[in-house]
Amino acid sequence: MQHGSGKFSFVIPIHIESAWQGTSDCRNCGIRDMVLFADLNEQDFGQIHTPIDDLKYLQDAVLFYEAGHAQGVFTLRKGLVKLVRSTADGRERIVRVLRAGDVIGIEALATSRYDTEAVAMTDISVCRIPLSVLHHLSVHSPRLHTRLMQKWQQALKDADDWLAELNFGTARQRVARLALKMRDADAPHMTTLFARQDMGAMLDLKLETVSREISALVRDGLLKPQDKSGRHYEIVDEKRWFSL
Amino acid sequence: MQHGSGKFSFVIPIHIESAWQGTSDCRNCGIRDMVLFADLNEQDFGQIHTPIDDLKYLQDAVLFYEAGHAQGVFTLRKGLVKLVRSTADGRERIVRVLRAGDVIGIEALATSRYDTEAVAMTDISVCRIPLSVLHHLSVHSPRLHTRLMQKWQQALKDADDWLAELNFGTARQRVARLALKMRDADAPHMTTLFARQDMGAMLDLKLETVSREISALVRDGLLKPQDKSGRHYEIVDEKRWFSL
DNA sequence: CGAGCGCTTGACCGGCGTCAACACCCGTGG
DNA sequence: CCACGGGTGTTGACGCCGGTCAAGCGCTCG
Repeated sequence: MQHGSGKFSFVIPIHIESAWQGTSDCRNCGIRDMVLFADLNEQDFGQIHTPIDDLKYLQDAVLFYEAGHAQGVFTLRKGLVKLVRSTADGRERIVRVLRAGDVIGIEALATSRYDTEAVAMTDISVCRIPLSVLHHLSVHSPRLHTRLMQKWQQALKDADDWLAELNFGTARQRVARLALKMRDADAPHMTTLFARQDMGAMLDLKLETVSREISALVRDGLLKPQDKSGRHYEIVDEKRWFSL
Repeated sequence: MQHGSGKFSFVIPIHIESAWQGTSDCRNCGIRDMVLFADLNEQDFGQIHTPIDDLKYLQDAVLFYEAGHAQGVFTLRKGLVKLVRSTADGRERIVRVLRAGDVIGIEALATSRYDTEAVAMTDISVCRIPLSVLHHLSVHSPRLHTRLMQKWQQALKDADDWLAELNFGTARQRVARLALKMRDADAPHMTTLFARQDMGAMLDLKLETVSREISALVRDGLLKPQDKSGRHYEIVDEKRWFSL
């Protein structure tokens, strides 16, 4: 944990894991076309009577816990969030990773409880939308209603993707598919990996196996490390990846 | 395949895989309290202008294909349906099994396309609800709207459950958890398993491994076969199951 | 400079995949 | 009636992939 463990004795008493950045100006949101409020019109915005908070969390901060009571739903503006479940035998399983534009804790809309734990994998920036706002708008704004359906569908598809793509086949195949899945949006031949332990929890592999397979991919000339952090790699000779 | 391969030269020309049973009388549906239309009132029903078909499919019939264009969404009234995805390397992965009351193909509401293939694991009975009906009612009936949210949430939770519970740990643990998950609703100490190949596609195991683990559970006195079909078992000494 | 953490690598072993033989059920046809 | 064949489930022998345990390396931070 490289953040979040400093000395707090001198800081103002905000919530320990998050920092309030102000009330969001959703109309001018930089990523508005990706998110829930994409299609809202002036009339829709007029119906929002509870402020939408703009929050920042540090890496490793917990947004909410499994089975926790929900205050609201989050929109991820920047960074990465992992959804974690603890299994019957106490180990941690990462069921999905969310990126900018994704909704965190959408399940709270139906039950007011979260079904997973959400943890920041990087420093992140989120909007917290109160449940009351979404309940109201989803009935009174067909625009939001349609967007919400799309977000549900996307979440479900992502969940099935993680199961069908990433948790199937040999260790080599799993690591390779994760590397491809985590390509940078703006530089498709680059990819950003995670801590080996986290990758293990995503792929159902031990961290040593993940490490070995990454090393093997590098040795085979399919991956080229960009630095010594073990996180940034270039994807080489893309054609050969399909035959894994 | 024990059904669906007979001689059809003499039957009436219905769709080969399904048999139309008439138009549903949703108000008097036997499982109405479990399904999408649970809370609809007389006014809501009055807004349904397209008939809801009541259909039966034989075992192994395909309700729809992955990426297929969607006519409607199904409610499962009776039987079991598996959702299947084909992986990059051509193998089949079962991502979930749906039971009575579940919605089949809910993703079509957002995209008019199905994200998985749906196959009947038993003879089944379903209602087909046209997309237009749901699009209309989800806006004009808050009752349906709420129910729909619950169905989305349930689907997402099921997806995460399959990933976190069933695709984690040793072969023994996976088979055991599947057996527990597939307990009969009305007789909790009984459970109904599937073809070994299907179980393998659910748990990411080879059918031989599944077979061996079931045999081991029987040998250890945790499972008792009820017949020679290999499908029906009694769950014995439930306390001991938790330490697997 | 040393402590601690994350990543890598090696040696060893066990669990699961592979390939194969066999039992059993059932429908078909001689 | 039994013979036959295909489909499904079980069991065995064997080998390899991935888990386990341990050592060592490089980075960051105190």
